[in-house]
Amino acid sequence: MSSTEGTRRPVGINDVAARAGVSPGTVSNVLNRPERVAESTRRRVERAVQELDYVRNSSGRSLRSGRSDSVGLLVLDVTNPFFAEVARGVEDTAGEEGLAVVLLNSGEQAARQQRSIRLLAEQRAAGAVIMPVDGDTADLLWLRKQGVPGVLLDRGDVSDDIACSVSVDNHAGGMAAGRHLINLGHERITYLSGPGDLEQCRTRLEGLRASVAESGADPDQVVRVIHTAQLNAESGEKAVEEVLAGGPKRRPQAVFCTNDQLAVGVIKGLGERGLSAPSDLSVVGYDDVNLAALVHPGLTTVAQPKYELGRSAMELLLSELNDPDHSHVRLRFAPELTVRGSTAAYRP
Amino acid sequence: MSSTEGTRRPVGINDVAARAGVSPGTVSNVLNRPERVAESTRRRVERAVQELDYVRNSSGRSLRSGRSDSVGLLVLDVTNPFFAEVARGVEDTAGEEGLAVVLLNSGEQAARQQRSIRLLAEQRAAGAVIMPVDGDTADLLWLRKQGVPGVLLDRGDVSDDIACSVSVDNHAGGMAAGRHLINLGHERITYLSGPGDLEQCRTRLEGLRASVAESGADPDQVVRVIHTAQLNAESGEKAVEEVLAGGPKRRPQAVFCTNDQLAVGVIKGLGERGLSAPSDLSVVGYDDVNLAALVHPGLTTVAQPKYELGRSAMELLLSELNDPDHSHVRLRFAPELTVRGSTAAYRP
DNA sequence: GGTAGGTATTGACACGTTTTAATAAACCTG
DNA sequence: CAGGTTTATTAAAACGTGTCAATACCTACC
Repeated sequence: MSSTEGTRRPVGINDVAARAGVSPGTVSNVLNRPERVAESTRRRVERAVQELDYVRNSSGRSLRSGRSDSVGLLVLDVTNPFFAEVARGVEDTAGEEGLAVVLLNSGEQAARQQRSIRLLAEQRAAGAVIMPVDGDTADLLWLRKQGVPGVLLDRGDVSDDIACSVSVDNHAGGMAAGRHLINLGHERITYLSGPGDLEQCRTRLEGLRASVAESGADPDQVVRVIHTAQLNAESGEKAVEEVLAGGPKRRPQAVFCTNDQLAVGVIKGLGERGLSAPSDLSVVGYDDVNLAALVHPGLTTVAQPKYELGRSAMELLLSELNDPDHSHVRLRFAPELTVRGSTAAYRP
Repeated sequence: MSSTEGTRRPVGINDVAARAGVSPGTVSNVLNRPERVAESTRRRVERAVQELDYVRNSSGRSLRSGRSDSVGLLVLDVTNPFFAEVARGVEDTAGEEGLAVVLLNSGEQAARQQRSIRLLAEQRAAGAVIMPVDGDTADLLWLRKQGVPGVLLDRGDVSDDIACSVSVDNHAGGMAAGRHLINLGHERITYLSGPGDLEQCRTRLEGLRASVAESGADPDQVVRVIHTAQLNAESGEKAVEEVLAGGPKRRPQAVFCTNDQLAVGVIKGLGERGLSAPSDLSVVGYDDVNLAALVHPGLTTVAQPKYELGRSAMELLLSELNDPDHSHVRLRFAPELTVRGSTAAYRP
């Protein structure tokens, strides 16, 4: 007659203790430091755990310890395949340590970022992997003051006495793309940047300009910059209008987009106007998301180690959590140019 | 001189109370039911909160209430743009209620799903949105027994006395694709299914076969099924080999893929063999992810309301959380065929 | 047989919050 | 102004866990 009850009060460590005929403290020991407890009692406790289907309460646990067993992951937008891949890296690594990942989207809005940061503080998250909306590190510092260490994602420009960071060398990426285009003989290059001025976009542009200067040409003559509203294909498609403005004579010979989605949008936009890559215009993207290999023509792009980015960000966070006297490290990956069909030599 | 300390003990509700000269209970009231406390004291407390930069501790809160302020989202793979979009819908909606979303990937592995479910139980999550790996509802029921209600995502076949569910009519989707192909005159159709037998894939196939039967033809003659290892483009590309087996005579005239990624992979695979869609073979996808509109030719596909799926799953969960006498509802969306360039009339 | 030394277990408290029942104060009403 | 009613505040008791000093038990050694 006792099994008919719909919802019964949840079983706690005390119930297990009672069942096994030991004190709650011993049960806690079995769970957390099994070596301290004698074999026989341990088995007795483990059996009680099984029989009662006990599941431990992490609220209690983290109230006591002052630290929860989840970490935050704050990205600009999960929908962007770049972040999705990063997220998987973070989640896999966290999962191996039994940590849960709390996913937060900032949507590139500072206000939403702040809300998310606050949420993590309230949760007393063990730590956070953060891709900040802008260069303002106030939020990050505040969070750290609340006892939640953070690892910066894709922000190599921040001083490393603030936090660990994992990034990919954007300057090198920009240069790689630039050299490739210059070698192909292009002399007028448009750089399609994202909204506002994300540091990543700016640094890639600098890399591009550096590669132009290196070749002996004047960056101001060669490179033109256009900003788009968002980092998606639609924005790229729309931007084509502006890219082509000035007529066939002044039109660029190549477009370097700060993101694969933009690049794919550009290719589509060209098609709608009867033009195509690479015959009329070379197009280069950035990230090497899945999509890049699948469109026609295949997208020449600067590949970033996305999954590894997420994985190592999480690993850095873990090392900071475990190592008491930890000093921040700045980890920087090298990007790699992947040449596909969307770029070709310039034929006047 | 007090500001020099590196890490100070975190400020709690008691510190705020002391500072404001009231009892902790009153502070709690100010935070949770401001109307119960007199204007003057409320302001005093609010000031103390500001001055001390108090941030509430959700461990304590949820220990007391027995319920945390986060919800789980368990998907097969965030990397899949379909899920990413769903995730955004869930996260937006949860965020509006101040709930955090814990992201869990099962990777289609039952063991990982079980681990994730356990994690949610330990967290005493307020609820969960779950896309189960298979038809086994044991995990889900167990979670509910632990006091964590779940909403099923994309599983319309489960009895609604178990949980609410949100899905898209897969049978209708399969039929829509089938009718389209039949109207175009195709008489040999290959269905590219996912790994194992996911219910979604199976039901879409049934829809396809139903549309064939409806036209007066024999489904067994017209439809052939091939299973792929994964639901990604690479698998689609590889499957082309098998699709084309049997030579030009016996080769299908159309391929209906259970997923856009597969479809895009197929188109690519065809290209590598000197064939192309739709002139040699019509290709239909499923989901209408971003990608579908961007490849060349544009992919004809069955569109699902992804964001809305996530949003309404979360809304259903919220209504279950707030409404004490709640009865489960089964919400089913209608898919919509989006015709693009990858399908065309059959020309013998 | 007594004692030192070790091991296994316990009991009690602390973590930060919410809630409930009780108290104090103010306010009506006849 | 007594008695009743509302309003504002408080004190204390949970919630489930981890920790730590203290105790009980055992063994081995002199």
